[in-house]
Amino acid sequence: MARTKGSSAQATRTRIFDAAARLFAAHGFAAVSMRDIAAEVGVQVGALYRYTPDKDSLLFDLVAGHLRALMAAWEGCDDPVPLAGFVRNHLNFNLAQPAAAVISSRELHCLQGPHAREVFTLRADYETILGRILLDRGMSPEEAAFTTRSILAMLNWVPVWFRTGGEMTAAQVADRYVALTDRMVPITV
Amino acid sequence: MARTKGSSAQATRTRIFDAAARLFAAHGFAAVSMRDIAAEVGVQVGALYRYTPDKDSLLFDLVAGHLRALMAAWEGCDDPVPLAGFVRNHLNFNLAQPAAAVISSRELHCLQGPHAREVFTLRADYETILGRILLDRGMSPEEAAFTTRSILAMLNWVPVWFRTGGEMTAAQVADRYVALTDRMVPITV
DNA sequence: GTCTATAGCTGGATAGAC
DNA sequence: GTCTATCCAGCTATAGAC
Repeated sequence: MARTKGSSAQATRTRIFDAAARLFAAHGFAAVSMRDIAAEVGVQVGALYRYTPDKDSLLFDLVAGHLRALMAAWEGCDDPVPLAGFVRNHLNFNLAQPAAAVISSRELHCLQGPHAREVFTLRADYETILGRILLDRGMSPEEAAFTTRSILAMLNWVPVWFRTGGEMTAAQVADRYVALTDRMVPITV
Repeated sequence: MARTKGSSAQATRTRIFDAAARLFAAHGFAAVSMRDIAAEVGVQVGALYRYTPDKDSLLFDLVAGHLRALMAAWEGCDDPVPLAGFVRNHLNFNLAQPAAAVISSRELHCLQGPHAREVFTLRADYETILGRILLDRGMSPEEAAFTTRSILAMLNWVPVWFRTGGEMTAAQVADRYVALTDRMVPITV
């Protein structure tokens, strides 16, 4: 029960990163100012720099953290049908944190230098996971390459339009996409 | 052969809008300054305002013009298989002008007010065209709704990764997507 | 750990010469 | 029709009080 100060700082950090993710997703990274983020959290601008060295790192930490967590969730997945498991994991994870999901697919190009390289490597690793699954179903390497990109583009668009409390639940959406991707990737082996 | 002045202005206008499209696609609307655009064209900032009242209108004219031209191209399409014709028209048109295609799908959220409303209406109209095609193949309205969004998300991602002169030609890419979307939308009527 | 205040810069847009 | 020069609002990031 010690470290109340530390836990308070941790809570502030979470509020800052959550607010930044929401604002970046809604208006785009470049259109959001540090003042906007501070106002959303309810602190003054200077306070933000206790939690991030600069604005770029804020975006990088959000995106890299999201991608790493997404891959960790996949590691713990044990669906007997790999493609179905992948689709379900991707949608369940991303629909639970739509803001981070949106910026991880749409604001990547705002990163530069080492930050950009690291994130593009993470995304390539994740794409490779899906690519392997397609190859294991008997797809040719050429077809697997562009089908992988297509499936991810499709799945990454879902957090943009999906609304919690709308016509479909996240689980229903996932079921639909399992069926759709199953038709996209016929098993030939 | 009169109006050399006018035709010169028209050429400048084209260069400005092309440069803006390229830069917006590469770095995002908010990250590109009017100075950047002027430098890319080879004029000074003040000159840009002879061709657009402000930066927002520049983006709006690019996006709205692109969407209207895309729909006009579809009107002139006469493929016996509507879904195949739609996919081919969409890819042929967008891969011929990838910069405009990218901003028409990724920078829409930078528009506001009447500009945003008009563009979202155009996009909704375009989605409706594809939705009808899916319904005509016997898909249920619920399934057609999210399959429409999925197919467009998939197709709109292509100009992001496609490179002219790469492994596949635009026509080959279109063929692949015709086959893929055909599997996604089984004919049941 | 959060505040206020500010340095230093870059942005969109305009005015007026040519 | 394009230039130069400029206004001023807004930005990131930092310094130092509390």
